[in-house]
Amino acid sequence: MEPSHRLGDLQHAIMRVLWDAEEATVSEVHAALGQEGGRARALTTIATMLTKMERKGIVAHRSVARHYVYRPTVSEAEVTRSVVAEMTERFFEGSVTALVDHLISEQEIDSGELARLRELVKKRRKGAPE
Amino acid sequence: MEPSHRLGDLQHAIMRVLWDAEEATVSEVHAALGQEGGRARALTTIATMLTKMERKGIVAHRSVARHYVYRPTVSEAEVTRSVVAEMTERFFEGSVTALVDHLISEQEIDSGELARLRELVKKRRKGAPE
DNA sequence: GGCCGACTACGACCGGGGTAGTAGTACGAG
DNA sequence: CTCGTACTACTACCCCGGTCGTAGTCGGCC
Repeated sequence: MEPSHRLGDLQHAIMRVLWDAEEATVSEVHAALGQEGGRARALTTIATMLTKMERKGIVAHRSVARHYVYRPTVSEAEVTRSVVAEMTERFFEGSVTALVDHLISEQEIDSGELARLRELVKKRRKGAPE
Repeated sequence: MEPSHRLGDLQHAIMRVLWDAEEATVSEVHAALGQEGGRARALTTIATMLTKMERKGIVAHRSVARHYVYRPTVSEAEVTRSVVAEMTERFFEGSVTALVDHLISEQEIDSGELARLRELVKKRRKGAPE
C-alpha cells in the first residue's frame, strides 16, 4: 500500500484543482484557488507548495514555454481510499460497520440521504459475490 | 462548533488511554502505550505531549502527591464526530451518502459487515421521525 | 540528615505544512 | 537594444507534532 497520503488543507485544495483540470500552471492553480472562499494567497505560496508536493511525489511537472505545467501523479480515488481507510482504522478499529453506525447515529443525516443509503446497500447486496 | 479537533498520532493514542482510564498519570499513560505495538517512547515525550495538549485545552490535570493526574476534557464522541464531519466535508462535499457509497464500492468490506450494515439501516428506518 | 530516585519544567531539535519576500532569468514590447 | 514583466529558484519564517536530554525539586529510605 502507498504510504498514507496525508495532505494538508492547501495541498488538498491544490490537488482538487489539478484533478479537475488534468493539468495546470501555477497561475491557473492560483486563480482557481483565488475563486471560492479561501482568501487570497500569494502566487509564490502556490509555487512553493507545488515544489514541495513534487518532492513528495504526488505531482509532476513539464516545462512549456518557460512555464511549469503540473499534473497529479496520484488519483483522487487513491488518496480518498487511503485517508478513509486510515480514519476507519484509527477511530473504528477498522470496522466499516462501526463507522456507518456512527454516521447514522451521531452525524446529521436527513431522510433523503437515508433513503439513498438503503438503495446503496440493497444494490450492493446483489452485485456482491461474497 | 468546536474548532476542529485534529490530533496527531501520538495525541490520539494518549487520548485513547485517557478515555479508557478516565484519568491517568504520565507513567500510566507511558506504560499503557509501551504495551501494544508502538515502539517505546521516552517518558518525557509523553510528559511534553501532555503539556502541549493541556495548553491546547483537550486535557487537564490535578496534582496528587507530586504527581500529575491527567484527564480528558473532550469526549471521544466529540472528537470522532468532528473528525468524521471534517473528512466528509473535505472528501465528499458533506454528503454522507457519498461517503457510504465510497465505503461499499472502494473499501474492502466482507459480507458479514455488509449484513450488519443492512441491519443498521433497517433499524434506523424505524426509529427515524422524519 | 543526606543521598537516591521519581517527577516535572524547560529548552532543543527535526520535519513538514503554510506563507511569503527576494533574487535571478528569460521573453516580449517599444 | 533596453527595460519591464512574468516566472521560477532560493531562502527564511512561523507553528506544531513528536522526540528527548538535562536540570531542578521534593519526598522517602537508610
